[in-house]
Amino acid sequence: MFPEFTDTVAQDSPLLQNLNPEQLAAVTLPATHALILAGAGSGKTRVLTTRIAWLLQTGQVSPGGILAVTFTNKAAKEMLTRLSAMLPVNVRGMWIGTFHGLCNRFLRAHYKLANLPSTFQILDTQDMLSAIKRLCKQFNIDDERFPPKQLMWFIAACKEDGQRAKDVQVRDEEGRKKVEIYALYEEQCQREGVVDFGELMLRSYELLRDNLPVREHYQRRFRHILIDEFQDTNKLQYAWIKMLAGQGADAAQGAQAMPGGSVVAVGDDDQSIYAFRGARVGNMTDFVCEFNVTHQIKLERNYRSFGNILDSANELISHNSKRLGKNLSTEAGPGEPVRVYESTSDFAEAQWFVDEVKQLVRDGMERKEIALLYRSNAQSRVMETALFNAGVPYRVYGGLRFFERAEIKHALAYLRLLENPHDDTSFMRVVNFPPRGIGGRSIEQLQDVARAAGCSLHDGVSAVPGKAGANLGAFVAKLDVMREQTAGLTLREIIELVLQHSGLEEHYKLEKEGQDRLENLAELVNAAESFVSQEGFGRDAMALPVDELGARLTQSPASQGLDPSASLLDEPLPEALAPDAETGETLSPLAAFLTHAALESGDNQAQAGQDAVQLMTVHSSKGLEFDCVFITGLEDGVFPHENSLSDHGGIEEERRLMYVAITRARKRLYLSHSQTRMLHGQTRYNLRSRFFDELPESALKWITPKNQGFAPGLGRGSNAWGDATNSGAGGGRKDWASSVFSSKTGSAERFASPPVPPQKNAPSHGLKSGMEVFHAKFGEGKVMMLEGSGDDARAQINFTRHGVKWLALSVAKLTVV
DNA sequence: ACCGAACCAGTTTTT
DNA sequence: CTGGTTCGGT
Repeated sequence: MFPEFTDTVAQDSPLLQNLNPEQLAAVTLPATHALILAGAGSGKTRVLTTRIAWLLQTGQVSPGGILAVTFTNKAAKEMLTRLSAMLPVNVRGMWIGTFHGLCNRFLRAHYKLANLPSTFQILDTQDMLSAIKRLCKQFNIDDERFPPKQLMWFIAACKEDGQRAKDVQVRDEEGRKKVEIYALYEEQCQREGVVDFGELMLRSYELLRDNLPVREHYQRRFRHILIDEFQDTNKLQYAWIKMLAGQGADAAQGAQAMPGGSVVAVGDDDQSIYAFRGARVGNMTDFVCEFNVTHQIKLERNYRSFGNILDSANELISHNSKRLGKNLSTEAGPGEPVRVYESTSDFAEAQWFVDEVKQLVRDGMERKEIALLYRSNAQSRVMETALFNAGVPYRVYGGLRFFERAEIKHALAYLRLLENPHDDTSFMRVVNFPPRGIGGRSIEQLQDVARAAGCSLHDGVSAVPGKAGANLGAFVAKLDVMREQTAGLTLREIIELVLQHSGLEEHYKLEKEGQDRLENLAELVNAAESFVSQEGFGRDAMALPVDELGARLTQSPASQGLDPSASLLDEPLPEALAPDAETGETLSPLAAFLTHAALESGDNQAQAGQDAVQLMTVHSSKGLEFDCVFITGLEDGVFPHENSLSDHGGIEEERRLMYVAITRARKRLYLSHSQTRMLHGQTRYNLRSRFFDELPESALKWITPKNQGFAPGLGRGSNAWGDATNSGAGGGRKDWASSVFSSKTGSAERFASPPVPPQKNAPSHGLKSGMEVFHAKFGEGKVMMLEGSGDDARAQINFTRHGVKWLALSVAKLTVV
């Protein structure tokens, strides 16, 4: 197959040089099922890509026999890039991509069998939500009782669990109603020819499950299945893999299943941080059992971080109970200690951060090698302000991505309508944008008509009478004209024409603030242009060679008990499956681009190239690494997040999150927490994160003295509110402090921890009883009593509006009036 | 149709 | 406090 390589002896291959023994073992595993536990920074991606290259190079498999799945486009792209650098072989025929990308390819290839139109469009989260809102309005669903967002989560969760509406167990009336809406939503999507992300997966899974020839074909074809970030797979994704690997229904029933390919799952249970969106770490142990995994390899050598950083990570994660067990090690030496800083306020924390960054930059560190990590996006604000005021370039990850911007979505909606006029979501989005006199009244009329006729909005237009009908008719006519005019044009020309004729361009030109949006629209044209020019790459990866399926199709007898209409015999080779087939048909560039836009939401910021400090949530830092990392806001309630404290396993996931954060750092790591923090317009008094107690003291260096300014007398369990919790402060509002301390996890033992001796150099608070003071939350009050000294000091204060409270003076911010 | 006021929610996120 | 959404008045 690859003559130039056939002589190469596997073990001598340059590919295998510089691999450590475990990596080498993983790369050269025999064709069996295997689980690779790959710790952070252990060269996971390298192992994965090298294995693929090795398999190909040694002629064990042809490109068409490879299936490699990732979660993100970035990871998939990385794999392709590295692979093509390793092997002078094109990636044609290999299935390397994201779960959703591959499912999309699969469904495009078998759209008829999947009961989809060839032009089916993909709904992103926004689209899905608006589709549900539309549905709710149409069926008069009480959106107080059934908020569209919740319905969306419900439906997505059902699909992630592989459940159709009919499969969902209903317990109560509310559940019954939700399932009913789920079913209606399904119907609507089917009618409109659209699929959401979950549907891409579920539909693919069902097609494999229900269609024997198709299943057997793919089982036979994919000799080597490799899965990245296996700990993040959900139930459905795991089932999908089982099906492809021939370990699904057939195997369970003991039937003569086509022996499937080898499955190599790569993952790290300690980095499982997506349980909240359906990921099941349990898939790892299930995999070992259900696939009879005999080969397990741990990659524990870390090539990223120094010893103190790894020790911290190891020690922290050892506090988790449910682990497969793994310890990172390095030969790099201990390196610098992990620096810990405590500030009095979030503003002070930000200021400290900025000063520290400036110093680091002066010392020669590149700004892009400095990352600021936080638990939630809201925390970025103070930091941004401080960086901005100091004139330090920075870049924030997260937020709106390119293809999610309103003007881009508008343009895409027009383009989608050219492809599929029945896409009501897109229709609704632009029917009156730019404004063309079609108001709510007209839309309602149209919706009624369309519902009565059971047709799409597009087809219902002709039945709307009067002026409304005329306006709508004009809109549809415009779409139809554009469709005709764009026939045969290049993608670039199509988009340019649509931008003009839809009136979008004109609209934003006239708008005061429209300049940015115009630029984005121009950027859309660029994106399309570069998509087309890269298409060779994309197309190769996308296209399947006409392979044995073609041959099998001609033999595949209709006698297999299939519905004749579903028979592969009657199925013309779908274009994506046979791009070079005699039909000469391929997915149109426009359709391909729309798919691309839906599946890859694009980068978020343009400032990418600049040497800027990187700001992001811990979640989005996964997979990245930096010389220097700051983890900020390390306070109980912030990180670990308050919402995680109550639910089962929540704290363990938070701990894994912290583990991920720590292991991002190569050389230097800072941890910081603040006594007070502004949140939701109120100052909150937070305790230092419990995670500090789980780090090895020997690896840490406290820049600010440990315990200082931290209600030390009462130990970590000190309630910063004094006894505010008991005196019913907070009124009707949900009181964070009480919610934390009344929960089981706010352990009583922490309250009871013995007092430590007062600090020697404790600052005096300068309060005397009788003084009038002011508190950010409780307002004005009078000091009644004082107790303890130094950081242990507490004051009893009679607040005018909130009554008598005890406050820990080291934490509570009081001003003498 | 458009704008301002009132209102409300407010972890983490990829596809 | 803030941003996003909805509602109601012109």
